Amino acid sequence: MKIGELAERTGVSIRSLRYYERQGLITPLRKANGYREYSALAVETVETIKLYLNLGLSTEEIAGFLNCVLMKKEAFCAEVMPLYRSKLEDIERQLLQLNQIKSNLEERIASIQQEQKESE
Amino acid sequence: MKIGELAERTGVSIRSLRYYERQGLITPLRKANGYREYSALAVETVETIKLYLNLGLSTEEIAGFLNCVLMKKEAFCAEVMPLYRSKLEDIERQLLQLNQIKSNLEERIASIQQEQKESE
DNA sequence: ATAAACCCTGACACCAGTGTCAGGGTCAAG
DNA sequence: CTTGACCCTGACACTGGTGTCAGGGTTTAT
Repeated sequence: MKIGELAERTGVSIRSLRYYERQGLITPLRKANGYREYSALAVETVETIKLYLNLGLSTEEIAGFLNCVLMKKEAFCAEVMPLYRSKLEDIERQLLQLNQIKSNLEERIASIQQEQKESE
Repeated sequence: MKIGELAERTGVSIRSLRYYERQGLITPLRKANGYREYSALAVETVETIKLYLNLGLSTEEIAGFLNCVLMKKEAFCAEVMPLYRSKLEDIERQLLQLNQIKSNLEERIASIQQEQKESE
């Protein structure tokens, strides 16, 4: 199938499909005219990529284990666990930060409201 | 005071001070030799900028009300509240997303551990 | 044979604040 | 008068996935 059809089927833009290719995530064959030719498996591959991107992994990180998980089950790709764990730590750090900012904002909002009430 | 001293006193890099100036956040005088000359108040101004940046506001947003809060109390600058509220909404959206990603990661980690246990 | 609908590559833009380098002026102490 | 510590501007890089445009080739159906 050609790139337009793959884009349609997966909901991923043509632009992104070409980007994934440049990042080494998917390597279609080429027709004599230079057009990319994707196998039927490409749909699954792209869905897998989407899934990992949604977990907050970068294309570079995904490249490190994609071949493995496409062949075996995720549980048997040694690269995956440490990545998940460190990503989880990242997330938790970000959550802490965001929650900190959130309380600061809430405090300021409350104190502004307080001052306005007092000045009435 | 010159820019190096202000940087030292506030802990903000010279590079960033010049950036804030370009964003319209602070406008030092110029000496005959072209050097920036900051008043003593500049320290407070920069501290105020830092505070708002830490609340997740952009320099552009800060520019919209900085003059006001430097003159009056924050509570009397009408621009501030709506900005705080919309920033708070942003934060809450991000928290939702991060928490979603976090649970997905945790689920996958748990399921990998489960599969590994079963295959022993 | 022509037009519409595809496909190709390469490149700039975005976000936003900071680091850093190049190339050059100024000032103060020795 | 020289040296070192400052200061100036302008510009590129980075992050990372995506949009979009330019400029050009191919295919398919009429």
